[in-house]
Amino acid sequence: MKIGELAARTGVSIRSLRYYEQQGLLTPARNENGYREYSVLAEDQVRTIQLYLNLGLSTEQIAGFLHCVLKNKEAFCTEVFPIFRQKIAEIEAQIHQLNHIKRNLEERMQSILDERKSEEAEENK
Amino acid sequence: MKIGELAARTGVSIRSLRYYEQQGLLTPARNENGYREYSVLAEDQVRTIQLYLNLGLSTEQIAGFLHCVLKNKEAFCTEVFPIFRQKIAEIEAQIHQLNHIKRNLEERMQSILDERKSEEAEENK
DNA sequence: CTTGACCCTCACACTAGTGTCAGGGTTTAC
DNA sequence: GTAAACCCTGACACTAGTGTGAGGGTCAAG
Repeated sequence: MKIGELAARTGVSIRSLRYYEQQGLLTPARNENGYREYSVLAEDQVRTIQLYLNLGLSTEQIAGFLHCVLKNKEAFCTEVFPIFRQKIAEIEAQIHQLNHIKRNLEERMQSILDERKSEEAEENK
Repeated sequence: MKIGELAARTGVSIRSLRYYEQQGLLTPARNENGYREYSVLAEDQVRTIQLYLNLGLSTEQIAGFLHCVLKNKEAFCTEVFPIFRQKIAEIEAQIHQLNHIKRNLEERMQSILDERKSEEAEENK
């Protein structure tokens, strides 16, 4: 199938399909006229790519194990586990950082409220 | 004082000081030779800018209330409170999203472990 | 044989703050 | 008078995936 059909089937933009190819995630054949020709397997492949992108992995990371998970069960690919572990660690660090900022913001908001309250008290004296 | 001294005093790079000026956060005078000349107040001003940047606010948001908080107590500036509230909401949304991804990753890791365990059981049969 | 719907490559834009370099002027101290 | 240490502006790079547009080829239906 051609790129437009694959885009329609998967919901992924043509632009993104070409980008995935550039990143080594897809390797369609080429027709004589230069058009990309995708096998039926490509549809699954694109969905798999999307799945991992939605888990926050980069195209580079996905490229590292995509061949394996397409051929075998995910559990069989030893590359996957440490990447998941690392990603979780990154996410936890980000959440930690965000919580830190959030607490600071909440403290400041509370200070503002307290300040205003005492202003009012001052006025009503 | 000149820009190098302000950078040394505050720990903020010269590049950043010039960027803050471009964003309307700092407005140093100019000497006859074109050099920026900062008042002593600029040091506090830069620290205040850094404080809000570290809370995750953009230079544009900071520009919206910086004049006020430099002149008054933060609690007096009505622009600040809704920005804090909005920022907290954004952070909560991000945390939510990150937790969602994290749960997916953890589930997948667990599946992998389960899968491997049953493989082993298969082998030891 | 033309129109419209495809396809191709190349390249810039976007976020937002910072680093870094080029090319050039000023000032200070030796 | 020259070298070192400042300062200036302007511009590109970075992240990472996607949108968008230019300029142009291909193909099928009318």
